Amino acid sequence: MRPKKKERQKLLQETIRENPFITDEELAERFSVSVQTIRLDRLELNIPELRERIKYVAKKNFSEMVRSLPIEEVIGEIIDIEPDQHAISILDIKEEHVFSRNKIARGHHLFAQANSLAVAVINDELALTTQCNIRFVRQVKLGERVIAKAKVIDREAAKGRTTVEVKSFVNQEIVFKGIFVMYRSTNREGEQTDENRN
Amino acid sequence: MRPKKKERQKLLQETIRENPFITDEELAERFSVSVQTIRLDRLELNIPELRERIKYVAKKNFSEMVRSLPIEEVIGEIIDIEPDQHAISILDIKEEHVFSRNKIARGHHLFAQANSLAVAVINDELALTTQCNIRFVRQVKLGERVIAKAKVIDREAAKGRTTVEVKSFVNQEIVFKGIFVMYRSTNREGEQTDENRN
DNA sequence: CTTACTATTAGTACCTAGTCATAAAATGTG
DNA sequence: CACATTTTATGACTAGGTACTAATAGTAAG
Repeated sequence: MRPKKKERQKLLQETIRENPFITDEELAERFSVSVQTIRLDRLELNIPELRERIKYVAKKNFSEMVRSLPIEEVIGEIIDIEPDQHAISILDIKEEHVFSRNKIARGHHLFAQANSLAVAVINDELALTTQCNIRFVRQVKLGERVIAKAKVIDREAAKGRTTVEVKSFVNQEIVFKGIFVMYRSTNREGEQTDENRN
Repeated sequence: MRPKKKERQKLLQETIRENPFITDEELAERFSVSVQTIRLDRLELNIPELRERIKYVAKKNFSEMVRSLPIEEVIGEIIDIEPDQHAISILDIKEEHVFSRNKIARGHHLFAQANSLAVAVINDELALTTQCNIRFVRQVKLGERVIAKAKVIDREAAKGRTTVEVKSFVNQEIVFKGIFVMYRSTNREGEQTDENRN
């Protein structure tokens, strides 16, 4: 029974990885050793203490949250906007946007960028997409930068409908295009009229 | 200068909300009061101590990580699937899916559910959306459960294109419908043929 | 058998970022 | 001035550690 220590340390690492919220005392019980042994193990394996582990997990999540929260309303970063005229946003395709097996960007991210840009370009509190017709022209890969350009092409003030055309490019090359029919609430404010959506 | 306390408590709440990693001591300095005052404030406002706050953030992130990783490939939860025939998924609309100002679900989430279901129903390693025509029939609100039903309606084996119809419902009522033209790679495997996307 | 070495356990002092309870001081208001 | 509110101080205690020293058990080599 010599490989006791190495065995335990391997299990220890796994245990902590899948549950960072476990204390030394609980670990000691689980492995039937003293708390000191667990601490020596952590020291050797460079595993930080409970609080540091928790802080690490929290910070990772929090920084991700602040990264996605302010952007929440628009997917991608708006770099130019002229309300009711046109708008441009950029979206860098990262790991979280692609299929893991082939690193091709998932369609709904391109859609989300275009859709939220179409919402943003409409100078209205309550712009919602009611219809759209889109085409994914070519694949977008991990690492590419997608530039979406939205242009308002028709404003039927009467029916509260606005048509927006969005084209997305990677290095001048078109990768996505769509026509979005948007609903706008310019009549009164904050009423749920009939059918509409974003 | 009576509203000193209330004022401070308001700022305190904000400060902690946007930076949960701040200690009482730092807060005391920031507001030029004693640590004890900060603690009384936290007590009155029911704000937990630093470690509990951190733990809360960490747990939220941790559970979301394990929850979102395996599902990653499909938005929503698949509850029934018959490859190349039909599939059903459900998506519960939560805070993260809605516009904060009116609690209406953002279009791209409904799109993402439908789109990834269309991808999933195709019995192919490399299914990608090339075109689609969609309509947001009615608003979906926070708390509603969206059931998406995908049906393969046409298989042009020749051109490697498959058409999928997706209809989404909230309590029998249709909220979204779309026709997705999907590309499939049934020829050889893993080649980037021409234009396609998902 | 003794020595050397590893692994484990125990114990102490100290740390951070708190808690809770109680008391005292400072400040504001009728 | 008296009373209430607010703020500060103080002491005792907690969890979950770090860092360090010392003792013990087991085993292999000389």
